[in-house]
Amino acid sequence: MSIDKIIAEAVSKAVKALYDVDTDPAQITPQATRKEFEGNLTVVVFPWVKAARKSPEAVATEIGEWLVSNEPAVEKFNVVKGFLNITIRPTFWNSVLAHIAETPDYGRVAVTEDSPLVMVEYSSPNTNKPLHLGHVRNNLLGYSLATILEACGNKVVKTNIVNDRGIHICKSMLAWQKWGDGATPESTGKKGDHLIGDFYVLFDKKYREQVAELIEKGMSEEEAKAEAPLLKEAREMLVKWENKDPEIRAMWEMMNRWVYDGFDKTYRRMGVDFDKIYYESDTYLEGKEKVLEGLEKGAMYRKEDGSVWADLTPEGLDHKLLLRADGTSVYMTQDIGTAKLRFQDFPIDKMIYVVGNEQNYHFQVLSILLDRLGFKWGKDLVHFSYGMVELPNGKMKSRTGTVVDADDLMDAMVTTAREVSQQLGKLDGLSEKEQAEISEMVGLGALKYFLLKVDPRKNMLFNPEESIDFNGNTGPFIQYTHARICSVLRKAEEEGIAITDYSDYVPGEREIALIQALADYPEVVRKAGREYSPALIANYVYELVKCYNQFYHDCSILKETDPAARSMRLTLSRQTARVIASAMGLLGIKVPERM
RNA sequence: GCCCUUGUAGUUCAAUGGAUAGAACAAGUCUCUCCUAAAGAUUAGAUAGGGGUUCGAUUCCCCUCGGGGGUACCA
Repeated sequence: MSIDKIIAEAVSKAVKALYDVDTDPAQITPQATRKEFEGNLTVVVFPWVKAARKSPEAVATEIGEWLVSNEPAVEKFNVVKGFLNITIRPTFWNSVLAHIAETPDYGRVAVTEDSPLVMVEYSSPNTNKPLHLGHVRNNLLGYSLATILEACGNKVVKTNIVNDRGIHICKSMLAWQKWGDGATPESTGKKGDHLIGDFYVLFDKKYREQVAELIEKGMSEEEAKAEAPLLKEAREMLVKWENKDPEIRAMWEMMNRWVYDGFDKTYRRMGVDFDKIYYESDTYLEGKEKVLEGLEKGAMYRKEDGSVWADLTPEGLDHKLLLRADGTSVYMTQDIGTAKLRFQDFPIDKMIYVVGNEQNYHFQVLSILLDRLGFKWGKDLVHFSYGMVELPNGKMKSRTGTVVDADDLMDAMVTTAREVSQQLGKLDGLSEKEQAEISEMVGLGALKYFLLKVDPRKNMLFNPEESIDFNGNTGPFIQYTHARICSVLRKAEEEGIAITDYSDYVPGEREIALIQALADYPEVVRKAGREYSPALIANYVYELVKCYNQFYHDCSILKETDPAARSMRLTLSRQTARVIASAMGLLGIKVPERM
């Protein structure tokens, strides 16, 4: 049992004994005592002041006295206003550390047959352009969230819905057909997703030229945009695609394969993966069926022009279009279709969509519609709504060319990591393979940590030149600490230092603070799962690492001559490294053994 | 207009309603004959404004002023 729980239960008993008040121990959350006061844990006693009919100081003192006489873990206490500062018996911390060391999968809850099944959808790329910084945040959040939920004892299925059809794909295809001259990834040496993205940009360029011409001839802007021949051609292509025209379908399949090959490389390097991928070309027709089913059941209605709508005014929203008059699907319809297929494939208990906050309204509506259509998890679906990544000059826009490409970004990070490492001489004497591996870990670690340490719901600023650092609250700082611990442990092994009994050792301030931080880990993981926040893990591991560095600075480990102290510090180091690796693993960040 | 969201040091970020609002970067000053100085120590610097609830408010409620997003046939 954790020390927090021991204290919470003891306080609960104390309050019952002293004031005959029933308090759920879960409601009592001792916090780490501020460093300017003496003590390890602090309990706020204001909640019982009324029932006790005494001053906060008196209540705190009475509870403190009760604890010292009745709870063996408590050594002493002091009171500051309504704050009861509790000092744990120093040797008790040794047993806390030993317990951590003996716990397999420390911090994780085992997944069993009865565990709920959570499906996490993330990434959701379009097949007409490569992944950019926004996708990077999405991918890292989605992957990390899935990993955290698994650590919290859920069965997790990671999924991706690829938007592989629609007018935007036709634009790339048309541009390739017109001006591509048979270009392939092989012939150009370009990654497939970048090649297709280039044609999408080319289409847009030519299209705007046409629009400008038409405006010059006297058309209004709106009219020109709709009447441009290129757009009409793209629309025709979409109709052909929907009619399964063999030539168009063959081109579509070929070009999509190029894109998927490119995506796969990006995903692999980023370290994210999926258990099941859905394609909108498979799901968009399913949605239509489901909507028509809902129409029969009276959950939707049809307008005179033949379009199908849902009336959401009972829920305080508007009317929502689900099928156009010509019978074609809209975005919402496709999400319903995807939900249908997913539910056929998996016994989903909870569905989490990792999608940007610009779609809050969409998911509010989707939740209502899925519920109406009989999906048991529809009502409680989670829209993991994350904020946008902004650049110093504003929002990312593919049209203005202010997009940060995912592949370029990873390249730049790894290159910088290697340069910095070389300047510091950290890579001296290592093989080229090791140098490359470490640079990859450090560069991506910096990027991932930077994006994950921020509260996911908030918009964040990314400055390519200045944002990424390797000092301070960064991934490499944490990785470095891990590497340093590994170095100590290696040397201990080389010197044949054995771990002996340390239960009677009296740990110092630094050591206690570190054990306390390690003891917090399981609760942090659970909280991160409850609140869907990888940032909590990031902030925790940073605090832990700072704590370790202070300990490392003040306490000798290998040079310590007292075997009990040395054993305790080595164990402490080993467990810290273990928790760092585990916590960083929940963020999808690897930690090196040397750097 | 309406709806959602956000406002904390020069900058980027923290803070289940709890103590004197924490870090990092940038600026200044210390510490490597010592287990990896990508480190540690230290100085200066912030809750947009106004009300309310509370023993206690960055946190909850209301108003004002700024960001960002959405708003029915784009995804």
